[in-house]
Amino acid sequence: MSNNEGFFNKVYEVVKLIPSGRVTTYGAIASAIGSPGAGRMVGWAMNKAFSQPCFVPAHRVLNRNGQLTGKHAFPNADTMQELLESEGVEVENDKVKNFENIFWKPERVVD
DNA sequence: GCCATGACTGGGT
DNA sequence: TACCCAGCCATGG
Repeated sequence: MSNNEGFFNKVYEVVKLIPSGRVTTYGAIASAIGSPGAGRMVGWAMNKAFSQPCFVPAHRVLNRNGQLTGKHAFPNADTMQELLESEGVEVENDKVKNFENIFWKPERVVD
């Protein structure tokens, strides 16, 4: 289960595996699903994540710089930061503090 | 079926 | 250290 449903679905699965208070990068997810370099697609999938029936912690997905590059996809530009702070993630200037400290590496999805 | 775009990444200048 | 270019994969027109 949980695969062959499409590239986006794989992304959602990995993102949903992200523990609260932790964050990851698009490239990490892309590599986890076996499509390194498709980081752009991961971000795009996040946009559709809001259209998904299940909640996807897209706010826990940042770029390699730990910056909230996807905040614009949220209802409000501050929503992403609020969600992260709500989970104990310190955010400042649209960037996560001790990003490498809270970085969570997704496991490779079995295909 | 081809071209353009996108919440990325890494390397080079 | 900052900016630019090329590579990468998938979707939409």
